[in-house]
Amino acid sequence: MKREKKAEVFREFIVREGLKSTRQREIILDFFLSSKRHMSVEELYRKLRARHPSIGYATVCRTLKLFAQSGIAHEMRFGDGQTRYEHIAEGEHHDHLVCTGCGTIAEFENKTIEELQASVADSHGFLIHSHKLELYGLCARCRK
Amino acid sequence: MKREKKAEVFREFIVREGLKSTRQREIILDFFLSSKRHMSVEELYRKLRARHPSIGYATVCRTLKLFAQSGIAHEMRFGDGQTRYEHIAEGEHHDHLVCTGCGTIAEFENKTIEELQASVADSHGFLIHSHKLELYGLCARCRK
DNA sequence: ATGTATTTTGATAATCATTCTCAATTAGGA
DNA sequence: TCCTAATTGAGAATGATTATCAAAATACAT
Repeated sequence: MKREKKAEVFREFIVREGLKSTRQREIILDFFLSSKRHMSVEELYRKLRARHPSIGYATVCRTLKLFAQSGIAHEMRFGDGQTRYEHIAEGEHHDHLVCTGCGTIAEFENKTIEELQASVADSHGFLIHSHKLELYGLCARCRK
Repeated sequence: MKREKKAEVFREFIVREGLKSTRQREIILDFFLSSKRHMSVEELYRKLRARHPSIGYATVCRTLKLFAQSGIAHEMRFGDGQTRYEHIAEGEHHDHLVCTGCGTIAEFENKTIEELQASVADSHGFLIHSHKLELYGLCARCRK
């Protein structure tokens, strides 16, 4: 259900913006939505290449950017030089636990932290648009 | 006091690591510690260039990295492609409010948020090494 | 279905901050 | 002072992303 919904949202975005629905965009959308949540451009490109060797890297980059614009994906940079995208439904938000050992990314959500963030922003007169919270360390497996 | 202490920490680091104290490193250290907290490599380089035109960009990059390694500075990337460094004393930590309008960076600290982060990490079996919390939005001035 | 204006694509070049290379210079201990 | 290893500056290299542009594909009106 979720997945088809996201595809729908993207297709509506395409129409609304006067863009065109193309074979490549559909293929990338399909791969993206059926992949694990956190994919780097490079990873997705390699995966795609196996089945669709003619799709160019630039197209993958462009299309992922469109996903972000349409609201079905979120662009992330963890500081390793790679841009990652995760697919999210509107309104969803979560933060990340990044393992510096194996690169695993876990997600979490904490309502109280979000509230505290809002109040911090408030006390500084800031109008928050988005936030990023990342915890770096070793996951349970890498600690051993 | 703070400033001389940081310089001292860096000089000790240089000795401890078997590195050498050079004219360039002292100059950059001096500029860095007397600058505003959040400086991009480019900004610092330009500032430096006015008085010391012979110092190369690569040297500034390398030296700032050393500051980070020595513990007197912290490397930050806010996603605009620029690497920034802020000088910090050991143990100090704070998070950032980044204005997407004018680029101003404000700092804050919130003990409760830190505690909640620790408990989140704990419940996932993570051993936290560091964290990054950034709130993006419009500052009081840009809201108007 | 066909034409047409517009968008999209793929390949390649360009970008841009940072890092690397390397010969020349410099620091610091013997 | 001498010697060895580290450091420097200039320019080349890197690497992910973005821009360019001719060719191909799409949407829509005819």
